[in-house]
Amino acid sequence: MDLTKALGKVIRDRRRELGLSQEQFGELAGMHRTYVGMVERGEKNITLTNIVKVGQALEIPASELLRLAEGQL
Amino acid sequence: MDLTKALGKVIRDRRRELGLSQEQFGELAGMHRTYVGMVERGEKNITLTNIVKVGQALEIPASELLRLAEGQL
DNA sequence: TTTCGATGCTAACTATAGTATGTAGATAGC
DNA sequence: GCTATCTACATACTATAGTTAGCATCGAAA
Repeated sequence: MDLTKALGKVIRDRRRELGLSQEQFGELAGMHRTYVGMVERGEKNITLTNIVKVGQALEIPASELLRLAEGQL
Repeated sequence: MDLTKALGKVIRDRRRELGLSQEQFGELAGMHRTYVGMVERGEKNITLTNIVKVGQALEIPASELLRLAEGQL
């Protein structure tokens, strides 16, 4: 599993913990619902600014998101 | 200072610690020297895969790169 | 002061990240 | 059975990340 997929899993798990649909989460983070799905499936090579946006919506710092993702490899 | 610039500073400092020029570092990380300069100056919104590449060349995990960058905000 | 390695910067280009629409399948509740 | 919601997926588009060449500048060493 590469880091992109691992990060997607971290995001999905945390989003579900918060009880949010992809659409609700996308609205919160300022991105389209289909893009959220792609990121969660590890199909997109997300940029730093978007990692930060996702982290803010999930209330997890960007560095911690990556740390959790690295922990799954 | 935004996280993009902060990350650039972290990368530059660490690259100099290793005694590498931008060109040497670019070769090591598999990216062009001008792009390295842009990232170090915070002019580029780097993607996850490139954060990882940079981290590998600097021998610092991606999550730690971000943690160091966040610490400078 | 000349030379040289390193870096900044611009301008173009190519590749791809990110946006958006529509459709289909799955699941849960009525 | 239906109906709602959620999500996967294909597709096309737009924005921008990433590449590259060329030239200017700067500092250090000869």
